[in-house]
Amino acid sequence: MKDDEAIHRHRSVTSVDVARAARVSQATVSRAFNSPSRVTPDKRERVYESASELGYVPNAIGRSLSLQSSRIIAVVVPAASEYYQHALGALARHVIPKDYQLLLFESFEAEHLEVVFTSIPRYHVDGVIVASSLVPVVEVQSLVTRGLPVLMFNQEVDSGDAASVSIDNEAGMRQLAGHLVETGHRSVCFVGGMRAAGTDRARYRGACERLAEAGVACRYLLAGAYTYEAGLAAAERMAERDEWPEAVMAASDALAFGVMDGLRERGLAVPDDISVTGFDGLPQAAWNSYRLTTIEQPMDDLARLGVETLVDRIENSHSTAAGHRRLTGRLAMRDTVADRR
Amino acid sequence: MKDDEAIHRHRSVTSVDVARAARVSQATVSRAFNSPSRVTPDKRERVYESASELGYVPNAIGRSLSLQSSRIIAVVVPAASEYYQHALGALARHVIPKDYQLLLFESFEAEHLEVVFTSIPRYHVDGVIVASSLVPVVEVQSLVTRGLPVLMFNQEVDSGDAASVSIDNEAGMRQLAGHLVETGHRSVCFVGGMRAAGTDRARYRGACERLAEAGVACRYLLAGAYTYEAGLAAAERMAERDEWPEAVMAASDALAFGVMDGLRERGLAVPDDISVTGFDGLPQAAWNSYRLTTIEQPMDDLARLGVETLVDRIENSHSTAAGHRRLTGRLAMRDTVADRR
DNA sequence: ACAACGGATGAAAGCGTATTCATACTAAGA
DNA sequence: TCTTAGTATGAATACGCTTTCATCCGTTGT
Repeated sequence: MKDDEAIHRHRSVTSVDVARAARVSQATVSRAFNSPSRVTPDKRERVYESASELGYVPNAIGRSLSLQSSRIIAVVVPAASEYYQHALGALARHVIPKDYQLLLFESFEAEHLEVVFTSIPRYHVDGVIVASSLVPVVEVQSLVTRGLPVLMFNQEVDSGDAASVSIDNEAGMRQLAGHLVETGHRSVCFVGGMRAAGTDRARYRGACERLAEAGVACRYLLAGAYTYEAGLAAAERMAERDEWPEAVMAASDALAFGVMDGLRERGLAVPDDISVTGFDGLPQAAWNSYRLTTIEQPMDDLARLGVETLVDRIENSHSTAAGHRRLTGRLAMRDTVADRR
Repeated sequence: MKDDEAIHRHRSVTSVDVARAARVSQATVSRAFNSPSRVTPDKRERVYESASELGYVPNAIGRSLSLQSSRIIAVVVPAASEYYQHALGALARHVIPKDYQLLLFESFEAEHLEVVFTSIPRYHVDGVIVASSLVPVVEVQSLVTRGLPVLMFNQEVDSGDAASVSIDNEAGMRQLAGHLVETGHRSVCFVGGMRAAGTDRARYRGACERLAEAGVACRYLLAGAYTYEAGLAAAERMAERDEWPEAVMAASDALAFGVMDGLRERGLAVPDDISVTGFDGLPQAAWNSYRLTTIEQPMDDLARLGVETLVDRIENSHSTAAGHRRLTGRLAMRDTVADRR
């Protein structure tokens, strides 16, 4: 019984072991894997053979330490949010072909955020993606001054030297509002998620301005969160008012679903009695039970562009690429807006 | 202009820099942070002061190399799946207090999986969480033989030495089937997702057995995926048959939503014409538009237990803790099952 | 045939940290 | 006062890798 292996916490196979087995130097093993052309075919073969016999895999940690680069990107994301879950998935997919890995930092608690941001630099990640609507700019700035490439995902804030990728929230809401105006709506209630979120303000602004142009009133109702439950509660609060608006513009799809179900609960038909619009283009918006008219974020494009931008900044420190990219969302007209003309 | 700093790719502050500034040795700096009691208060203070002045944060990579442990856990997850997104969020939350980080490995493509599994050992993670229904056991086994603690999340397979946490899928479906039997349903169609998934088989078995006990027929319809669209398509396929079953048991909530909308599209009322059940307990199952009767997975408990089990195995190599934990789901009776007695 | 060159290779240094080892020192005990 | 135990500290080493540097080849050009 080889208790040496059985008891000890598995000392893993290193390039030195492979070198010994292949009767070459450790340096040659490294070269065989990283620049094969610099090693004669026979030795190269010997190295590969010994490596696979011993089950050698290069240790990324040693590699990182030596290269001063980990090929890891930190991503700060509130894992509870539907929208950001999709974003995370898209980012994860687009990071693969670039040969980076994502190190996850959950940002669900505001108090926890400081800890999160101070612990990111520890890992010597090559870059950071901040996909979270409530991140203190100062924290982000501290990363930037550390020389870390940072990408703000879904945030239009022009926070210093951080790159950003988002859709044009204001323009999106303008489109939606324009659609409501054109279909003859004369009163609108905007249901916001969180006042502090930059996206919320931009979206409200877009709605307000476009509606004002048409002389349509727009009141703001704060739901308090971007969740179904908050939307439901918002509908309840609306019910307490004197009269219903002709349309509800929710700041996000999740809110819109809640609002719709809340309205239906009270016997109101969408869109016959009240029109509802969302924002984001979650998969559920296309489901038959909702068929929500909304702005679809081109999530795949956003993720691709975001990853490209960040990777460019990482690998090309004197990158000339534009730091702030803003795509336009697509107005998905479905069945929650009636024609009231 | 300090172009030295401006041009060079930010060489980060190391413990040596702090040592120099505080006029102590590098070893003392390390001790000041890791075992403060072993350093005299005055020097300790000097170290802390210099550290914060210079903006020093310990480099986790150097630390990992030295300690032979990274405090990082790899998690393999299909980021596109609703269910696993929730699981990921729960895992992320429970890993924080244990002071580990999650390194994300996307598993959306089956062909890509081999690459994923061979690249995991590179990162010298302390453990691996496999949360994905379609992972080849052989790949997992290769990690285990490498001495890596592995946790299978939501998989009951007794694959060698890997720990596992899941709910009792068979028992859950039995409960659901029992509920249908008790409410007088005489014919059932089970809509499965993927035959290859272990959970699918267990759930089908649970349904079949319980229904057979009551002499109720149960046919299996393969949807092909665990998605809304697949559920929708399944409903379409059912419509092509001679007659409708009295109840549809979907293998997952996502499927159930699709099935429900597919049925409604054809003018059938749920549950009056056909009862529908789901499985998993996604948030949407509680939404007013569905109010789906389903088995709720105690996601938080699963994640907590999973993380505890894995961390125990990591930190306690001779852990005696049971490797396979199976919780029971909760039958959430909502409004998609009619009483046909 | 000899110098000059270029390619393959091994030795060694360095990446940042934790820890062992040796040493200087302090305090306690006789 | 002298020994002894114990503590604080710095020097040195190890972790696994990449890369520079130096060395030793074999080739080519004259």
